[in-house]
Amino acid sequence: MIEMYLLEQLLAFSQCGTLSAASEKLHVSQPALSHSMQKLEELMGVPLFERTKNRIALNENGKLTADCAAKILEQEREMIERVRLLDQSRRTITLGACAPVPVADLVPILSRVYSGMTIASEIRNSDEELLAGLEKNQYQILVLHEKPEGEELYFEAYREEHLMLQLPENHPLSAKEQLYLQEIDGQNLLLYTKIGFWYELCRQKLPNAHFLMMNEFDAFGEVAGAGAFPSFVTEAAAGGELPEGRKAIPILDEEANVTYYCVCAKKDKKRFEPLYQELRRFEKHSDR
Amino acid sequence: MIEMYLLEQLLAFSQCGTLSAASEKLHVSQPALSHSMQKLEELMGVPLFERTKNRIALNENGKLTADCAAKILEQEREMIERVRLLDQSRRTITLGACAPVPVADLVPILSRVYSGMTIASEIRNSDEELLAGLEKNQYQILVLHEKPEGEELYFEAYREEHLMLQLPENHPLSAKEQLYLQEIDGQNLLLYTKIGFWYELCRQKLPNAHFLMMNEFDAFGEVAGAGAFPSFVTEAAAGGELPEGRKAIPILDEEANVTYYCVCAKKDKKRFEPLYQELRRFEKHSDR
DNA sequence: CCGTATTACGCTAGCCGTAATGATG
DNA sequence: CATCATTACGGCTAGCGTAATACGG
Repeated sequence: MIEMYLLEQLLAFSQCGTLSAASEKLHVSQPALSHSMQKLEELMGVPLFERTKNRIALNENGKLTADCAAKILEQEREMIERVRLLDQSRRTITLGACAPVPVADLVPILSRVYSGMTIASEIRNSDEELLAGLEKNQYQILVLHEKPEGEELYFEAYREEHLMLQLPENHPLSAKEQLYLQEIDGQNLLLYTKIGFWYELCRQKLPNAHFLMMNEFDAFGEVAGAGAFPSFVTEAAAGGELPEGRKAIPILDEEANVTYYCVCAKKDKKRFEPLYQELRRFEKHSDR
Repeated sequence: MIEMYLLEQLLAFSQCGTLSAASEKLHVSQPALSHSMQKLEELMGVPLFERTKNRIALNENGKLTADCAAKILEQEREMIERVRLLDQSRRTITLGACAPVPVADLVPILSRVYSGMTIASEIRNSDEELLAGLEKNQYQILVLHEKPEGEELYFEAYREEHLMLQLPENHPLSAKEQLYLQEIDGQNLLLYTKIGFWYELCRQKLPNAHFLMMNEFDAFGEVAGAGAFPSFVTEAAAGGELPEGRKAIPILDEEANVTYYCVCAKKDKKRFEPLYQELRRFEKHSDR
């Protein structure tokens, strides 16, 4: 059996050209390497080196051996990486969500119900991306804003979210009790960027609006609460509270009033039953 | 660094199911294996086993590791095999010949001129096969009975061979001084099988002859020298001597009188120059 | 002479085996 | 109590380092 350390040492020698250089690279002594190469040669059963009195170099056999050794070492590295990745994925539940609110909803529940597991989450703009990720086991749980189709999928609706326009009370539109998105197309609008599918909705329904993008949430919150620009808010994100001197006007477009579906692979239904139980009690919880 | 012996032990365990069974298979003690698996687990950095108090089994991580281990061990085996094969080929000159006489000619010369090298030889019926073998480095030297074509090839003609029909003196045909193959088509003919291209020639020019095939040379020699059947002989094979009461009649067909060409790859011309020098003196040598 | 490879020699880490312990059906 | 895994302990192999030797540009 030819052990890995021999292959590693051979490879180092083949890269360095001399035993002394390789010995420095590997932090071992020259004689140790010399011995190892002799041992390797013996184990292989064929000469691997051209030796002169104070020079040693790989012959054809040795070059082939070094090439193979590189492949084997690479494969060993790959094995470790793959197994560690598998292990990581086995102890992680990754949530893929179409919007930030479901992340805020589910991550605490997941952390509580699956204590000991790492909970990760990502927000993606398109449901297709999310479903593809579920397929590849990149995500184990999804939250979508439309009913998914697929024989392999299990899902339950668990909450709704309703978009509103938040305005200063002195804003011209603030007299309205309700409005459609097209009525504010062309306006300047403050927008937080990490909002998943909402972003696509805005680009689509407000093609002429001027968006002021902010990707820091705290900064966004300040400007939205104090500045002169209208911004979006929902009952879920606001938590029932509006900043002083602000008004929130419901938006009537169908697409702006969504139902969230919590999705998993059917084979995982049993595993995630505790999560779904929690979600069925979600309205009561969110009353708190 | 995860050493090979650990992977081998893991693989054995994965095949055997229990440490004790694996320990027998590997001729090591159970505790040794137990230790090794703990060490492997530590090196991988992730759990590989489901342990109950007196049972141990691979978990998902472990199964993946075992699969990878099998591949790595296989690759190690393959490396050794490939290098040994390369070494063998580096110290072997393999002659590919179209007939037995060139083998008898060249092998002694090669052995003398390239002492220390192993000399191997094969007889193939078709020149195409031989040329393909040269291409693949399966052969380093060829002897063909026709001039080869190819930019990469070097060759020299070195001798001729002339086919004759050997007969009992009382055979009806023995009166002839010379003949064409078609004159003996339909006869019973004794044939030694390992004669390379001659065999194809016979099948082609004597489609109606009845061949008595013999693949043991000694037995063939006896029957050919003593029996009632005609057989083929050449000046090269007979060495100038005919058995008592036999006659050899020259065959006039062009294909039955061949010139042998000694072929090598152009890149090897220098290496085989000593061989060609010997072959240029071949007529003198063969006079001995 | 300095750089390089090999040989000699002694140390020690680590691998293995035996024995003992614990757990399970 | 038979089987299997783990722990404990001690021995021995073999890989390593230091020192010495040899060779070459």
